[in-house]
Amino acid sequence: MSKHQKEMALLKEHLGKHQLKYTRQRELILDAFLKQEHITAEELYHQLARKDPHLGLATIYRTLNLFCEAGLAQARHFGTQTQYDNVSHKGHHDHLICTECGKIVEFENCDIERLQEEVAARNGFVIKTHRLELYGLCSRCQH
Amino acid sequence: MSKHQKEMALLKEHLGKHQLKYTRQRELILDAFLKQEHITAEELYHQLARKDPHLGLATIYRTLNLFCEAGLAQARHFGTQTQYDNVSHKGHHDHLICTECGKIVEFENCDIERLQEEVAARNGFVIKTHRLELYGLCSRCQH
DNA sequence: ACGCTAATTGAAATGGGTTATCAATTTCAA
DNA sequence: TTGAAATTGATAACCCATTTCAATTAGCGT
Repeated sequence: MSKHQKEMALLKEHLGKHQLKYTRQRELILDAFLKQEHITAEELYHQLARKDPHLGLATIYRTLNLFCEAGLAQARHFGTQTQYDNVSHKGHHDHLICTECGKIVEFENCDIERLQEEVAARNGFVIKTHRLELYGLCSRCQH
Repeated sequence: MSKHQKEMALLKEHLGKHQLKYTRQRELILDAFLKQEHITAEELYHQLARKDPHLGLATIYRTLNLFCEAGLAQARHFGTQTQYDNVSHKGHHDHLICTECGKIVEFENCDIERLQEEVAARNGFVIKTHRLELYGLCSRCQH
């Protein structure tokens, strides 16, 4: 019995509406996907290789894109790869990055998020996710 | 005589520091690049094809990456392509991005920037630049 | 101005991530 | 259970970007 009842129901609802089918692979991928905050197709592929060595990479990509259409995931392009964010996992954090030593500090700021919503509303947008990165020098690298 | 004295000086400073050379191609690409807010390598390639049909795409990519290292440009991955933002054009410009149709709205918000400074200070950082992207649906794509 | 060395270039090959193709398999409604 | 339609896995194709490499060019010292 799965621990992800709500998400599985959402997926099945989407499948039903679009004449799509509920398969063993989609269940496997959903369970693995929901355990993380965000993941790439390749990472998921390697994780699942132990459970089912015959599960193809193409199926992972197809299924992750399906999750995006169903509203369970959101694609985010980062570097050369695509990160698939787990929408049900709300703990979003932004990053402070030191351009000198590479140190990364995670933070969360409600006030910033509220202002983001205001900016979006002013432009008729509805925000699904965001990305905020502050680049600079950490205390040790300011010499 | 170029209209982009400041940026050209910045580039030459970077070149000097790294034993790189100032070439006709780099000057051509810089002039064209600075005329836009953001552009892809392919677009720049086609724009410049008229001025110099022999200018290779690889050179465009190499030069845009050079601009990023020199602080004149900033790479931003959207969809399958990379957008190169003109940093000098508007200091910091942030983006509202529609994940459905790709529409991009640029904005600036002093309050957000101030809060960013506060977060940075609290963590001992001095910010040099930042990147803020809000992903969602524009008014037309919300149904 | 000349020559030398190292950086740069253009063209093409290569690379990495993602999507399309297609025959075989599986789902699910009738 | 049966059959039409969707899905799968393997692989080829794609696209954007980077690397390779021989030929060219910049820029220093002379």
